[in-house]
Amino acid sequence: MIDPSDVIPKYYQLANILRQQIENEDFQPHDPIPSERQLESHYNLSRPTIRQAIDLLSRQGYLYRVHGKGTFVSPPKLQKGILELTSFSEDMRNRGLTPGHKILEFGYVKPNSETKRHLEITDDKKKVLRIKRLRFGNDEPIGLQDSFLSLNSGLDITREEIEKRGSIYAILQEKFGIYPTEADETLEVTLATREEAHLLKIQEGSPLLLNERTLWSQDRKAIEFVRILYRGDRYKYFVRLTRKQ
Amino acid sequence: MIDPSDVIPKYYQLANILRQQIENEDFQPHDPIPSERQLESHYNLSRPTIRQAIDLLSRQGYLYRVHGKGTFVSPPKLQKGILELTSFSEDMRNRGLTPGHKILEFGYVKPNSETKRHLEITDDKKKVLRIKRLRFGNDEPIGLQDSFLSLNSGLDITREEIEKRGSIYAILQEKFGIYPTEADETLEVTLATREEAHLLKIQEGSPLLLNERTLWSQDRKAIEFVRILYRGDRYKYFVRLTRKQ
DNA sequence: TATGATAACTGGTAAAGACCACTTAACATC
DNA sequence: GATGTTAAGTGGTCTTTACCAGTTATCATA
Repeated sequence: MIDPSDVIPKYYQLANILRQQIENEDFQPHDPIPSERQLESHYNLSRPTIRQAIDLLSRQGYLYRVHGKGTFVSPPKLQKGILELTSFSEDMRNRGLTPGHKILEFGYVKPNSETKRHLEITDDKKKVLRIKRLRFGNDEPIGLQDSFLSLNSGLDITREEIEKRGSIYAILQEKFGIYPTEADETLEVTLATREEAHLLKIQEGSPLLLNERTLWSQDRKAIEFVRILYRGDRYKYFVRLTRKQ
Repeated sequence: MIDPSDVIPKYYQLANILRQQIENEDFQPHDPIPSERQLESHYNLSRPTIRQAIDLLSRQGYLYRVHGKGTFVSPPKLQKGILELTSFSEDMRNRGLTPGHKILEFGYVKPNSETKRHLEITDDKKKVLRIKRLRFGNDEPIGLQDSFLSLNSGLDITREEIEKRGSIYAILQEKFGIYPTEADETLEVTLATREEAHLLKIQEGSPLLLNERTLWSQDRKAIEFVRILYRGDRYKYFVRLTRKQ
């Protein structure tokens, strides 16, 4: 069950085994899993390793512990996908829609002061990559996305890559090893200007959902500031929150 | 510095010391903190204990680790308040406004099917506590909140307690030891009905921000389903997200 | 000068053992 | 029957020790 020669750490192997058992519904919600001592002898691992695996699954929302009683399976509603940052493409696929996009603007620009503030840029000469796109779900216009990327010199994304891959985040990860790890988002209501209304095929003055996001990578550098205008009649924002700790 | 006789665990004491040093700006952003071996001899603690403290602060966003290089201080933007579930009252105070409320309805009702679904109620006889309130910031109407609480029998909240304390979450925590730990939220745009417009002192048909939330406690029981209508011209929703793990 | 090995650092994983605090059920006592 | 005690279970904390893996600067070598 646990392969000591595997490059995957033992605690991670055990976490995978337990996660699979939970997803297979070998345990029912609020059922206790075997105690740490039982797992210790069953898998022939030390207790700290067992605890490391259970820690991981607790943080991910699969299990919860009760001191003196045991460790229990969280009901399915609370499993999986806890706080995942998702791109527009991922988001659309999660909703069962086929994502699409049309690039309206692409190129390096001098950021305005608001963008500089969000991207924590102090260098006056620094340029950012602006990508303005109309976003579709099942070929219907859903949102208008205006993205400003702060990339280190040397790192570059071409228009062709965006056209082909669709998701900026996928390119950042695959090409540069940059992973979005944290984001601040705001949501508010605005009314469509004439231009926005035209692009989104709605009436001028229709209510829109404005989503602004600043994104940080795993080394805590601000990498993107993006404004997304969603059609008020076609889009519902979803988020899952957990309390500190 | 570390008091072994204290009831507070050593790893937690150390985390508090380090957090305070970070907040005092003893370290600059992206500065390395002392290595785990250095902390080990400095505080006379074992390395696992040191690591437990650093784990905690990393999860809370104060520190980040780089294998082979060291552990570094996250810039202030990313510190503190990572994913804290906040009540309306907390939210208003965070924005520098004085929260207020007026109770419009209060009492036990049979939940409709949507509410039952959100609160995961299967018992047809179960009743829920409905609290409908108009919410103010600096005495100006900001939002219309309709809350449905699923409490175990024996637990009860009175109208007077709400009037006095303001925050339902504060009562749940202080009176029953129930802590909100996880929530699903959606946000979308709607238009004010005549009644809503009247209460919020806006024009009928004005755009509103509709926030729906299902809340779970630490034992993973659904405790609240709430709909909050915010004035589109007065409210901006804020959330901080982190990637899984 | 350029290259590559090495050593000394960093955090990551793992074991074994100990004791504490909380929970529960079985038991003895009143 | 009600009450309090005890023992055995649970997870929570902590130490000591060991080795692995990534990073970096130094130094010997080509």
